[in-house]
Amino acid sequence: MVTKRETPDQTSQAGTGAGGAAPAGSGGRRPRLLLLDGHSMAFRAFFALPVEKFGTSTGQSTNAVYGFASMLVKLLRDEEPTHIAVAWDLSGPTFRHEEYAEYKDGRSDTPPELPSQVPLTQDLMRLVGVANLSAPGFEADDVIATLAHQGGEAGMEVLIASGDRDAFQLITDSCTVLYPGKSLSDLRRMDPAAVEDKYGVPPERYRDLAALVGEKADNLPGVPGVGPKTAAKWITKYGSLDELVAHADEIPGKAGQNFRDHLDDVLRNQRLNRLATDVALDVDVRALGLGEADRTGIDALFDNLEFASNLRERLYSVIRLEDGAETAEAAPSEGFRVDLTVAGTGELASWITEHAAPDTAGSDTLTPTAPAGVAVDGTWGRGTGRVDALAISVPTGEAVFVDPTVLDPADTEALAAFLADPGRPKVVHEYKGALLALGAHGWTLGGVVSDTALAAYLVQPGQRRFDLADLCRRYLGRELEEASSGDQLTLDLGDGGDAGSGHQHLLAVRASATRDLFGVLSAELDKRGGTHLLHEVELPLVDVLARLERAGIAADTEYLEGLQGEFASAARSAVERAHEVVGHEFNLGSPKQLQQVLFEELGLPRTKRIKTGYTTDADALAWLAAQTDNELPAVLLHHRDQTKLRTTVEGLIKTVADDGRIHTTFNQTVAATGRLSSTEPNLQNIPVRTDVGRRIRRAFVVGEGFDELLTADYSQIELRIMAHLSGEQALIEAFDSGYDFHAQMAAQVFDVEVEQVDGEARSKIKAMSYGLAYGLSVYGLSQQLGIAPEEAKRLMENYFAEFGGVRDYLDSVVEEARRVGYTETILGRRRYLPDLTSDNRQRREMAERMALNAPIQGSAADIIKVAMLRVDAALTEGGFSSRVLLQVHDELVVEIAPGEREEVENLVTRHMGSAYDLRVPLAVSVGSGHNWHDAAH
DNA sequence: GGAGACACGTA
DNA sequence: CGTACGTGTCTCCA
Repeated sequence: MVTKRETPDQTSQAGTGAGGAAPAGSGGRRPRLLLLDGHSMAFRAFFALPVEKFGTSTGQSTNAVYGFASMLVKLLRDEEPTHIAVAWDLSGPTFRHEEYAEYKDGRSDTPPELPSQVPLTQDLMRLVGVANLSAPGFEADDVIATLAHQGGEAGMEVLIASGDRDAFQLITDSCTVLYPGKSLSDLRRMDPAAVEDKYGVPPERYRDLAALVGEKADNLPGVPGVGPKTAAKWITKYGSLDELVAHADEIPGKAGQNFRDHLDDVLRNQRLNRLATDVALDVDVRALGLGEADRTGIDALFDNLEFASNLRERLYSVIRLEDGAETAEAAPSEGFRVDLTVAGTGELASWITEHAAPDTAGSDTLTPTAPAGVAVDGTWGRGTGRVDALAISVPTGEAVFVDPTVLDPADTEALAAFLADPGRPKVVHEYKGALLALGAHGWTLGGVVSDTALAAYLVQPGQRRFDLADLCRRYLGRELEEASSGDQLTLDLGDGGDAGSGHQHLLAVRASATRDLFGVLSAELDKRGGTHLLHEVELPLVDVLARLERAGIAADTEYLEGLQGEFASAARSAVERAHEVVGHEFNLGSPKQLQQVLFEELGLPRTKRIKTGYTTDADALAWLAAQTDNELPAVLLHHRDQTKLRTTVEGLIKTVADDGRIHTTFNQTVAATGRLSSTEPNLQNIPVRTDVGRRIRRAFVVGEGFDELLTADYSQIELRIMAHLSGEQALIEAFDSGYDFHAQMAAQVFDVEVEQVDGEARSKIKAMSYGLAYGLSVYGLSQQLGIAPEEAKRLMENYFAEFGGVRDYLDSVVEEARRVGYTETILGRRRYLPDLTSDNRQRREMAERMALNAPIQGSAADIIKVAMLRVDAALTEGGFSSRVLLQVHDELVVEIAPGEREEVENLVTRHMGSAYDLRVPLAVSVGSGHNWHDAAH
């Protein structure tokens, strides 16, 4: 059975928040004046939206502008004012300060991200056609009071949007205050009845009440112990504050005494909270009609602020554009709208024929710029997955929900053909997951022109999350979940029931949202020069990574269990020994208890300070071991080593799949520099530096049907990139010479022959060279080498005396990044670093180090990604059975099929070495063996 | 049960 | 007071 339905436009369902009063109708002839208190509403907008979620890639916060704009849209739409203005405070003193110098003193600090948003908001108002008004010596409130007064006299209905309660005194039968509640969309209509209801006094007595109660935000103290309730009671009894003062002697009790004692304050408050209605303004209220909007200007501003097109469309639908044509109603295409077909048995094939034709002729075909959105519901990970359902959304807005269990053979065939067809362009969110899930059912996915997660990553690689809901919020200004949750299914689907059908709809919405995001993200990425990277590198890499994960790497479980036992027993002995030395039991795994034992019980010298006391890290323990005769630090170090190894091994054992292999997951959208990361388990941090640690690598073995493992890694790739990018001739020559690079460098710094360079000198220069790419400081270098800071400083000076081009390059990278807001790799991968202009030194310097490192680490990531693509393609084209299993940043691990070693070794070396043309050779070293350890070279 | 701190493995 | 990651453990808090 096939059922169609349509999701109602989400935004048009938004309530008016009118608090019981009817929203303003549109039929009235009477002119309606809307006055906004700029600062007060910007302040509210700021706190209504999380500042950390609204900002441009260059660090400009935008939450207040966004909130203000959406509030304006709502007001224009719901209230339909004929006249409008925004009043702003000026920075100078006002007549209230003349009367009371402490006015507004001690006001809680404005958040630092707000002030810069005020001029932006004013720009927006101007572009929209709304007058920005202010008057020297007066507050925005006074401007509003004056205009409200004039408007009233001109027979206008007046609306005031303000978060300042002083405005309540202006309320009359024809003047209403819209007072913000908890959220931005919640504006409460304060009319005379509402004021009376809330405060117990009519609006014209509100000033009296406020004078008694005081206003903390304005530094106007009232009568101690008198709140709104008491104040209202008094005012009601005597009729007004003036009468109350006249009868001050009669007020009983403590409150009465307080009133008499603070009479001056109260009278001052009353004078100060009176809003001026006679401010001289150079515009007449009748001239405040909504002006013509500057569409180009708004577009430019919104582009700069990186606002989603959604808000833009909403705004355009309620303002007057230059061509004079008022956009009548909000476009019904807003929100998520899907014409959903739930495919029953035997119905999918025809739907696909009808709606998802290949990119040939005809109008309803899919094209690379108007692809289908495909959403897969299921699970994936560890090299496999499962499809529970999928949905396809096509550019016409129609969508189909597919339950794979109800398909007949013709449906299955049509679906498989559609999914695999490179001629029917598709966009997917998390392409690799879809590949793994579909792959487990024998399906494949072709013609994927974009992955919205990858595109968003390339746009802003520093972001933490790229889930569909996040992207919808960020780039479309829509809530993904709400689109379905508020939507009740009314039609009988016959085969699912309500729970199932809500889910069907949600999946279709996801497919549709993916398509919408595709448009926005493609444009954004294009602007940032990342389109090439997406199409030529990241997107093709998805398929390669999916196959890496699917392949996994064979593990020798018995061997791992042997290691586990060994490490575990060594750790246990260390625990016993430690308890013996100390004289009582304690938890060696607890840094807290360790500190207690080391520094308090044993009174050992203090180490470096950390938040919770003194560090017990390996450096510190080694230092302690050298400082004292006490055996404990060494025992602890040994214990740490062994437990670390034990947990590493345990983690690996847990992840061995039924096929005897470990299938990691490579994440392509995590590392801000462009690297991959590996999880569950992390196979990119398997020990290699120590002999014991290296033994773990023996557990990664060649799989059945293959001959051996081959590892191929780039030698000093980051330093080579530094040589390339800096153009420093001395570095280039050192690499070209083909001799030991670090020894060459050391020879030059210390001015000796290469043969005379000793191990110590070489390792110092090696540390220096590598440290450079991380923004190493003199102090850091001295720490690492265990030398005096003076010596480290000398070393650095001598280094730069020889290789000044490197320093010039590093300086210029930071300078350029600060200017444009981002760094770039050799393939144009950008990293945005707004903190480069931070006032906070720590943040700024951190950003500077990131800026130094990002092009180097990121370019290395670019190169090995290209290499992976070429190696993979060459293996496929050459008909080899050998396959790449792992990538460890500068290394590839390949499983060699029988008889293919020599050819594959050649192929891998060649393609890795030529992945990118640097000014220095890209040296690759290879090795092979039965396991990962023995394959090292 | 989740968050944060600490510690430590890799490139 | 050196970049980029992921994981395990302990501890504290709800």
